[in-house]
Amino acid sequence: MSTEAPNTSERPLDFVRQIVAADLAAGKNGGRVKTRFPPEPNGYLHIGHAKSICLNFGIAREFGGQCTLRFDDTNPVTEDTEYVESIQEDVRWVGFEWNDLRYASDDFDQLYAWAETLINKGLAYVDSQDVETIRRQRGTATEPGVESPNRSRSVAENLDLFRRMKSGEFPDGAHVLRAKIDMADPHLILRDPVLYRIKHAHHHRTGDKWCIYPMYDFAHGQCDAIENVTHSICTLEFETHRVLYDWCIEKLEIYPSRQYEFARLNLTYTVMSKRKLLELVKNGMMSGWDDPRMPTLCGLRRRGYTPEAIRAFCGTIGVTRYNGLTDMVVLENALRDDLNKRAPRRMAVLRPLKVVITNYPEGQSDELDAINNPEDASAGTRKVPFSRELYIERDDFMEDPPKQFFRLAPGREVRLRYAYFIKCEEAVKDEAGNIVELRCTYDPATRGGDAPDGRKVKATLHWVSANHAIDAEVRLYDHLCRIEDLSEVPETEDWKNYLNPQSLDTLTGCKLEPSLKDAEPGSKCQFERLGYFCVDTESVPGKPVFNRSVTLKDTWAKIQKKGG
RNA sequence: UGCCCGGUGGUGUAACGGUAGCACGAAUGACUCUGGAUCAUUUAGUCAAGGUUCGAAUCCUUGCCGGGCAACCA
Repeated sequence: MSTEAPNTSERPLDFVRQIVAADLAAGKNGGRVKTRFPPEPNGYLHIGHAKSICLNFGIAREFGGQCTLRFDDTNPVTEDTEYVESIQEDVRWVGFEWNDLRYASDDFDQLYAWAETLINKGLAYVDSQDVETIRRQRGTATEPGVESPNRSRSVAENLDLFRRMKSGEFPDGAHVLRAKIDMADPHLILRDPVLYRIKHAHHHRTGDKWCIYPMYDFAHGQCDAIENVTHSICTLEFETHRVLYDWCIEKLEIYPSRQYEFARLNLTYTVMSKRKLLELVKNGMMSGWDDPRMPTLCGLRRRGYTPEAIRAFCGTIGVTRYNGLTDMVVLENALRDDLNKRAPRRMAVLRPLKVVITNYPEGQSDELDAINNPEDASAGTRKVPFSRELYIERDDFMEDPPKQFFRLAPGREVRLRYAYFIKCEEAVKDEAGNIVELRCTYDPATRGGDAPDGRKVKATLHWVSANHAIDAEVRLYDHLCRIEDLSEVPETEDWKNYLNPQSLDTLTGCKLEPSLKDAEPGSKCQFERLGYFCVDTESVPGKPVFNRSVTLKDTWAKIQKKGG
């Protein structure tokens, strides 16, 4: 990996990078920097993981170090190769490549040997009590725990029992290996924590070789040591584990990686817990892990997010030890910001209202020049067909408009983008009083969109030619949750009650300009005045499906909202 | 009630004993063939009280508020 300047003048270093920079300056670790990104393969990665990915891989890249992708696969019952594969895909998609790909399970032999080391040192023992008893004996925040009657077993007996645990002599739960620390320690984690448990379960990598598996606390720091990780960066909930992390390093006399904790990402109007996301997928409330409403990386990808936007977002939210709640608009803004510069503009009418240009000759059509991206001259222009019958957005017409509405209304003139000024002469209604068609006239002198006499219009509308348009399905997405902060829902209540019932709005019969006919799944564009859209993975030729990635900022919507 | 960690405008962050700054949001205006983008202006903050100091967001004490820890999960 090449070295990037970690501090490009304007952006100050976050506290983790400050520590890394200081360690480097002090000559620690022989000038070496090594981090790791350690997901458990029991679910798909989400935007919160992207924060960790950008931190760990980013530090390695910026400081000329290395970063390992390590699967924390110490619990075979929840883990699966499906997740292992998706995680690799997602890390690469975010834009990083690992120096090594490892698994905690690669180290099971060494971990086992270290467990025996602890036993031999009189620092671990086999406990044969059941879960409930061990839990009761742990004590509480205010009362010390009670020592297990098995705590004084001899080294020989412990070794014998532990070896028999390994060889499969006992059923699940019969015994457990515990560290012998202090049942009265004010740190609950130090009250003889469990190091190994019996699980007769098939492991996605080691198969049936093992029936005992190490706990997180007896694996993570040791794997760090084996890999010579210098800075082991994790989230705040592992803060209280650090004393145990350091205890293992000291007693085992292994490479002293240092653990640093930062606050995980919380976002408004969504859910960031793997358990809850899995629940949504399992019970069919989402179409899958990649449902575009999900905050998963594959969901965001399908929704139309770019890796550039994800990385920019991770850069703006910073890294601290304060557990806050970041506004979803920050993420959305990162996407707009990226796509504004890059996405080609197209015209699409989502809720079509037919417009007949009464003074335009029947059977005639024309081609007009449209700019592909006003932010990027090199994107060039394209032709869009014009004819007597068009569609405009229903929302762009009001029969009896309020003062602030400057779009089309009876007797009013507006511009059709890149085409002509048109004036509404009549709104045709059905028996029920619904407006079914607009009859308008156009001014041939305004071809291209400018009036030679210099007269102005207050609005420019997007439109498509009825006969040339292609039909499409367009899926509009809104927040996954109805409330900002899901953590405020009490445990006694089902959090799923707070899902947004309007998170998906599927529109059919949408009309797209013909240049969109061959758009490939994943390709992105801006539908002018509406938002950024991408072609969905389910889209097929002849039956296109578009996802709305994010809307454009909408001043009119804001005015309407304020007006009640 | 034990231990650990936090608390800077509405939100996210910077300032590392020396002028509280930035981004997003909000508001206003300019410009505009996207009510987009862009540009300009404005808005609003150090949890509280003591202490140390010439000087405190920063150091100390106490309090208040928030989060985490009592899985054979990670």
